[in-house]
Amino acid sequence: MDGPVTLRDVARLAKVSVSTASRALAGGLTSRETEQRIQRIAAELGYRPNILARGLKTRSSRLIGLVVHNLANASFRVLAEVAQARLRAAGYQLLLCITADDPAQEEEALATLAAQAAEGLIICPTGQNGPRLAALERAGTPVTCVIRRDESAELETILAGDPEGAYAGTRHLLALGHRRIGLIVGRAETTSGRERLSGYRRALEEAGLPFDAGLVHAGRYEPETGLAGCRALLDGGERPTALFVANHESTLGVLRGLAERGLLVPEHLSLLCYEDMPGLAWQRPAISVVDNGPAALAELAVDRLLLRLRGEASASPAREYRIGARLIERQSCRPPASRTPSLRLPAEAR
Amino acid sequence: MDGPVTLRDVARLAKVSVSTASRALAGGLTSRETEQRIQRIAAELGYRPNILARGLKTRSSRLIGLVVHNLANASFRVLAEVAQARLRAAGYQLLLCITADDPAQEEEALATLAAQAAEGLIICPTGQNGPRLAALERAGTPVTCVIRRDESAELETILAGDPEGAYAGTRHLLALGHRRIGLIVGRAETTSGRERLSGYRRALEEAGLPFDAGLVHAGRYEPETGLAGCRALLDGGERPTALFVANHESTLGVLRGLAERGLLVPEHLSLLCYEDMPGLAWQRPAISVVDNGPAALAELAVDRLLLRLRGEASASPAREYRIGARLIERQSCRPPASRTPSLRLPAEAR
DNA sequence: CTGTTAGCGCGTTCAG
DNA sequence: CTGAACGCGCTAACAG
Repeated sequence: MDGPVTLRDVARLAKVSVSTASRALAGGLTSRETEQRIQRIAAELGYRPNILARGLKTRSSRLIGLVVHNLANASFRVLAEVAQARLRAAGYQLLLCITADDPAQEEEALATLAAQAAEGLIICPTGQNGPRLAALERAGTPVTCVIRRDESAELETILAGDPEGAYAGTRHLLALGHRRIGLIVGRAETTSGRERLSGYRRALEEAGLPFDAGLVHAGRYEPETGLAGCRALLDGGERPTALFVANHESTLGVLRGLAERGLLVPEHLSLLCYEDMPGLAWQRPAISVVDNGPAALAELAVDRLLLRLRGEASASPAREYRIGARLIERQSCRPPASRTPSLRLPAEAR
Repeated sequence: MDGPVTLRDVARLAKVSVSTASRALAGGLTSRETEQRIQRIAAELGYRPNILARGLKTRSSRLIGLVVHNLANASFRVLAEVAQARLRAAGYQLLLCITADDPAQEEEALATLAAQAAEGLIICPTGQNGPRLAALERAGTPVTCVIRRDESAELETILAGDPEGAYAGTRHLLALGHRRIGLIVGRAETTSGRERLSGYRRALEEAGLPFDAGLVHAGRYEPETGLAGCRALLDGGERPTALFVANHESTLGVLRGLAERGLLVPEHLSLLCYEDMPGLAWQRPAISVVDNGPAALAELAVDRLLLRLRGEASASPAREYRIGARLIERQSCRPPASRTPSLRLPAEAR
């Protein structure tokens, strides 16, 4: 009736000491008989161990921090949903922190998480708080970075397969016969921006095509970048026959830019996007994408973190993992309208 | 060096007792001189109070639970983002729970939040755990329901202005001259489904138009509902001249359905949606919406919760709040193509 | 204004 | 196998 039921209540009702009750609920430390009896009583009373008290003792809060830039980006959203579900199943709770990619906010989040005694951390780092993250790791709080690498610290990191994803996407367009492929991509300061650009370049190179900086528009992660990219890439002289939108947030802006110009996909222009989101499959024509696999990324991040929380991971130095990207062909890509000869691609280079 | 620095460390270095250190850091309970000295020392040591220990004592965890169905819905997403930012500014952390609108998962979430000693709760309830929520409230944990009402308990609730939002939206279409307005809406089991339907009916009624159940398609919150709704409403005999999509998740399905049928918006059909999301403004033509104001809703929910956490709220019985909806006119609505006479609307009732 | 004492609820020694 | 005692780090009653 009055406040939550404590271990004492259970012990009193079972006529045992508190410590016996504690052991019984832990399991395997008392006689089978009393164990079952106490567990039954605890269940009847609706006993729930006070995690704060337990944590104070065992230095474990059952809290995991998730630090992301926002929830609008589909990858972050999926990351949050998957991590929440998986961690809950493992008996942990998710502490959500949003940084807007701002180092100051990130720092505050880290301080708070430390104060809350978070046991582990999944974070998409800004890159400016490497020392703090390293300190957490040293203090025994496993930190798993996702999506972006923090160059200033050696931390376990799960990255998307961006170099090969962008490579595969570009190659797909090349194989269809496109030779002028516009690229809208994130800034070079970010892991994904750099890596996607490099994949694009490598595919071009292998196909014996020159890299044309005029076909690349890099910008911040926002729809306006897509709109600006359309202007920059489509309103010039020799228009590309395909557009590879490798900056997820730009996608909406690109769709609008194409519509404004009356450009039909895929009749006038092929369109390939990076990072899947619900709208793209429902679009008509459905937009082909390079899926960076945020769910798989989240799964692995949680798996690795749990392993390390249980101390089961080998104490080897921090490793880096990659989640393979996957091309999802839908209806937005086809050979260019003009009779450009389809070019022969060399066999895929490792 | 070894583990986090505790209050004892600070006290030892300052040569005072632990409680003096505690008071000094709380502020105003010691001499100005020692207070500043101790605060300086604490800062130098990088002291961070252990929130678990403090919570064990004060029964406060600085944790607020946010329980939502998912993060894909734009309103939930905004709710999470705004609540996180506001609560953090107030010194609280957000514990994220996702229920998939499943009472069993909701119950587990509530149990866990209780065990974590969450101090307050913002929840979009399934409606099946009213007693549990009421118990929490009685036990001193303020609970604020959002978006949906839990009929089985008297709880503070912040709702969207759905009845008048749907009314205003329908009226907007009526004022343009539409007389056959298709409605795609959520199921009657949900607060929003019921209320939006009622607003639609009231607007029709006031305009002296008969309610035609054949113009209404109710379904689950998913894109497929929109697609099915298109089939049901557009492939029949007398096609509506406007579509009001008041089930947010259906929007993508409707857009696809329209595209599949080659229906141009607004030339062939006017389209009005409920709940804004980034894609709608970037769509071409930009889609008009009834904005239910999730950010304002979140702000109010947080404000109310904080007030009650501080015990500043009057102890009056639970009240219900409404966030006014707002019609955002963009480019997807215009008078019907045919020469239907624009009908005179009566002055707005009440 | 400060130090001492006493718990918060639990896990974990120690004896028995 | 069980009970009693102790302490995690902190705050809130008391005294002084």
